Formats: sequence, C-alpha cells, structure tokens
Amino acid sequence: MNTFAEENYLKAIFKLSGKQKASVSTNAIAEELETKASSVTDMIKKLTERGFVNYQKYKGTSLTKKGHEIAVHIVRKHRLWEVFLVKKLNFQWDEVHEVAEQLEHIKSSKLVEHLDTFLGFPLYDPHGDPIPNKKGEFPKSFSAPLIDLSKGKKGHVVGVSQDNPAFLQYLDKLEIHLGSKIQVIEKVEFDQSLEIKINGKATHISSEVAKNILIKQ
Amino acid sequence: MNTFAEENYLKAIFKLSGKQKASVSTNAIAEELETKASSVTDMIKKLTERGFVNYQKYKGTSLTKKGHEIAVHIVRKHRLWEVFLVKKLNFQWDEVHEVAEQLEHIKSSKLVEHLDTFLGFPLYDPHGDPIPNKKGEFPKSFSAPLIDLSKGKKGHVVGVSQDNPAFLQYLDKLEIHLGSKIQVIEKVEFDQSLEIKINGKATHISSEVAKNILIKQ
DNA sequence: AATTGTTTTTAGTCTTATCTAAATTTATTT
DNA sequence: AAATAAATTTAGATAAGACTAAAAACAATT
Repeated sequence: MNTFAEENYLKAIFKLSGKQKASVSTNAIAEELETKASSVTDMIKKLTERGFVNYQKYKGTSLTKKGHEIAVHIVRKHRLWEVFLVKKLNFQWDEVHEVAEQLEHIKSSKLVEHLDTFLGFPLYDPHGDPIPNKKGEFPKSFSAPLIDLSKGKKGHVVGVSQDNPAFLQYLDKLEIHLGSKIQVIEKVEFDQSLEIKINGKATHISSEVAKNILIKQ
Repeated sequence: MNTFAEENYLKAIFKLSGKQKASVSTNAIAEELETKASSVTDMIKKLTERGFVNYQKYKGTSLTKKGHEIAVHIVRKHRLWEVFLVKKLNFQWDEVHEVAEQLEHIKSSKLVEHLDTFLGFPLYDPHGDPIPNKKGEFPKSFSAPLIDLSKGKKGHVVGVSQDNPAFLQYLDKLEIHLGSKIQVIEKVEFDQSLEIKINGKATHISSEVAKNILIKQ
C-alpha cells in the first residue's frame, strides 16, 4: 500500500505532466506541493525504487505506467467524492476540494466502485473536470455551445458557430481564442448572460455571444 | 489538529474505560491497538502534554473531558460512516469496519453534520451500537423484545416477560442471563426463529423464546 | 521481609518525511 | 569560453511513531 505522501506526489506529477506524460522538473513539483526541492528529490528516489516514476538526475521525472495508473485512480476518487459532496451532501462546488483531498486517500476498491454506482456513474465533477472510469479511461469530450455549460463547469474553446468579423473582433478584445480556458462562474437568469473566467480573468458576456462559442470539457 | 495515531489511542482508551471513564492499563491499550507497551507509554506522554489524558506513572490512564470529547466524536464519525456504507452503498454489515476505520479520521465538521442529515439522524449503527449526537450524547436506550431486534443489531438482556420456571431453566441452559450480550445473526423468515450470538457463542432460539427476552440496545 | 514474577518505563534505534545549508550540475550571459 | 545565475542534489538534522532490550516499580508468594 502507498502512503498519503507518495500518492500526493504521484498526483502532482500527473497534474503537471499533462496528457503527454511529459517530464516534470523538481522545482515544479516542489511548488505544486508547497514543499522544498530537496524533499522532492528524496521522495522521487523512493518512487523510482518502487517503480512509479522514471527519473534521471537533473533531467526531471515522468510517471511510469504503474505510477500513471495510481495517479489516475486517485484523481478518480477525488472527483467522485466531490460529486458526492455536492450532489448528496449539498456542499457548494467551491468548498469541496479540501475534504476531497482527504477522502481520495481512503483505500477500498469496493468503496470507490459502489460510490460510483450510487452516484450514477458521473462523467464530470462539480468543477467540470472529467472523471476517469474504473479502467482509468477519461470520458470522450464533446463540444457544445458555451451557453449550455452549467454553473461551475469549465472547458476550452474549440470553435465558433459564426464568422461575422465584428463577432470575432469582439472575442479578440475579450481575449477569447481557440484553446482559451473558460469557466462559468455565474448564470444570470434574467437575460441568460454569463459571468465567466477566461484564463483566470473574470468577464461578463451576453447570451448571444455565449451561444456562438463552442466549448469542449 | 490531531494525527491518526493520536485519535486511535483516544478511541482505544475510550473503548476500554467504558462509561465510568475508568483508568486503563498500559498493557490493555497496547493489546487493543496491537502495539507494544513501550510505544503506548511514549504516546501517553504526548497525549498528557496535549491535555487529552490524565496519567501517572505506573497508575494507568484516563481521558480528560477534552480527550473524551474527541474520542466520542470519532466514534460518532465511525458509526455514521458505517450507516452510510450499509444503507447507501449496499455494503454488508460485517464488511464495513475496516473502511470506517479510515473514514473516521476525515476532518471536516461540515462533512459529519451533512452526512448525519443525509442519513436521517440514525441512532444506531449497523452493528446495533449507539451513535452519539453532535453534542456527544448517546441515545437513551429502551428495552424491547429480542424478536424485534433487526438482523445484525446487538444489545444486552435486561429482563424477561415470563417467569415460568421451565422457560427460565431453558435460558439458563443457553447461558442467557441478565446482562448477557446478544447479537442477532440471522432471522429465519419461515418460523421467525433466530440465530444469535450470546457472549460470542452462536445458538439458535425459537420465536416463542425470543418474544419473552427483553433487550436494551 | 525477602524473593519471584508481572507490569511499566527508560534508553537507544529505526523509518518516513520533512527541513536547512552546502555542494554540484546545468543554463544563461557576457 | 569563462563567469554568473539558476536548478538540483547531497549531507546532516529533526520530529513522529514505532521497536527491542534493559532497568525500575509494583504485586504476589513464600
């Protein structure tokens, strides 16, 4: 069995390396985990011995197949618990993270699978992040108009459904481009307009605009 | 915040000292936690410094008010999670303990209270053990005929509703006395008879007998 | 009261995961 | 290419929680 610390390191490396399983620097891991580079070096050595990461001195760290599997499994648990907290226990979507950080380390495969069933096999967590299935596969993402994203969800821009120059110029002004990360902060019922975050910055857009931006989760 | 180890020690002392908050021996704690007496002495010193136990060399350990509160709160979490696992995730009542041992250490008062609400404020866990409320108060127990106990629940004998000598002699033969701990293992639908455990030993009794034994949970 | 046996404590080690400070390697400038 | 800067690793220390072996205290017997 793995310790909490080991699992947190694997999760951090997973998060930093992205889908390409890129090599991650020692400092990046230290920053992600709010610890010191020397501590990271120590732990990386241990994870190397256990066969969870590939590591070469001064050259960075990447996950092995085994390490990747563990990391994805922890992400799965984290996100399922977040769904549970919001859907069943009425937590707000922005107050679940800390608790899920603890719950993700509970060891019981029966627990995870029964929880998944209980929740109806959700594909996304309350923040809009995809939940891998039992095998570690992430849901195929699909594109949809931004207006259809629910509150809290996030995705990135994959296209527009209008090529009117005035529209495109307006997007440009808002710094909305292909690949931009967008999160829905608030949906104004009155006029269907949206408060969103684009690459971390908050803005407001009309429903007309939101209808014509295509998002993938 | 308290560590898992500290919490497990407090829980063990609570379990061993009973309601009278009696003093507990170092060896007893060591046996309960499957560790060594020397490790217990070390930890007891730490818990003394933190104000969770009263301790005098060679004289045993008892919980302070503060330590008692923490222990009861952990018991509360443990038992609520057991209810969740059985009622919501369809675990069998005899396979929840290990997982609840982990879940009881999750720190979030909001989580506990929302879980309690979600479960409908249960008074007993799937093993029949009482669940303390938010304030740490255990439910007032009430007596009922053994036949009314549901599968898995346990309680102790507080009386009989018949004083026919043949009946009492039969109870004696079964080693059922005032104070005996009884747990319902199986309820046979066909004839309403019960499989039970008395002080750890398994037996079978008819519904006629079960109707006349009074149990308090 | 002295001896034996049991329980508890102390002293000294070990492992895990962290840290600081110093040394080393790699990257960037001049 | 040498010098400087940044990133990374090593060395040595610390705290938590466990262990073994030995010492001390308490309990039970003769």
